[in-house]
Amino acid sequence: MVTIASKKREIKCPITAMLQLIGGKWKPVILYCLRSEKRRFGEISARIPDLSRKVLTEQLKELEEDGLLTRQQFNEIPPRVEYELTELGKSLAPVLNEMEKWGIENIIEKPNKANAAQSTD
Amino acid sequence: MVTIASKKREIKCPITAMLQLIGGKWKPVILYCLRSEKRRFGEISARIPDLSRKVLTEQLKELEEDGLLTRQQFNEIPPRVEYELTELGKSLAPVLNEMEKWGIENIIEKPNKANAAQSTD
DNA sequence: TTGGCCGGTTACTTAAAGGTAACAGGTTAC
DNA sequence: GTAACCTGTTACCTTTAAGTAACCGGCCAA
Repeated sequence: MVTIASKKREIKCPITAMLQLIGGKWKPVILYCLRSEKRRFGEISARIPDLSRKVLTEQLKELEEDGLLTRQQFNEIPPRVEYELTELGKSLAPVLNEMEKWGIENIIEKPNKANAAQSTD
Repeated sequence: MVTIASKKREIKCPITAMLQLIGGKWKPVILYCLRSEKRRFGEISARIPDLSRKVLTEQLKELEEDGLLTRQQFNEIPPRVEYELTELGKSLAPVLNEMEKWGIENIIEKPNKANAAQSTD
């Protein structure tokens, strides 16, 4: 996967630019999951059950490379790893909040379905 | 392609829900392009040069099926087709505005900040 | 001796997205 | 009579994302 660093200079559209960082099926969900607290790998995985551990590992690595979160590894047995948003990652909060709001108002609550919103938080 | 209509009832996370609608490489850019005015097919294409006409057609069709924009075809020679956001599409404005803002502040204007660790200075 | 704990990695496969190039159609301009 | 105009469509191919399943280390409890 190409991180933003190698592409940055080619980008002119701010939307395209930001999609380089948080595009993909899972990244916004992962960031949303971490928005208020640091979490362990297994915690994130449990909160996003449809996301395989392999893909989660990949996405976390890319997010770390792009400076959106930090990975802290504790050399314990069994191992423990914590992921936490950086300041840059936290600065995405308004975007994620608007996304959440829109999703709730226009999809979760509106459609024919009594579908209780279950957040990843 | 699966439109949101067929998936809506399975979705619990608002972020996931909204990614069903505007996920993908180009949809946010297209919506951003249409945010303030209706545009012709060729206009959109010209404004997003890296997006092929084939993919643009596909994405526009999906966005129309999901109720985010309308397609108005004029039976003229040569043909003219105009795309315009619906109210639902316009309601995405806050999301797109935050994305634009973030992209400008954190990538366009600060090209070396996101990966400061790799910087040599 | 086996299996669970946790956070992965590896190898393989499938599904989805996206790209290129050629062509269509009806009228007008050359 | 041919090319351009505009908005596609079609056929075909490549790239990327994502999914599955098995396995790893190192310690501990049964």
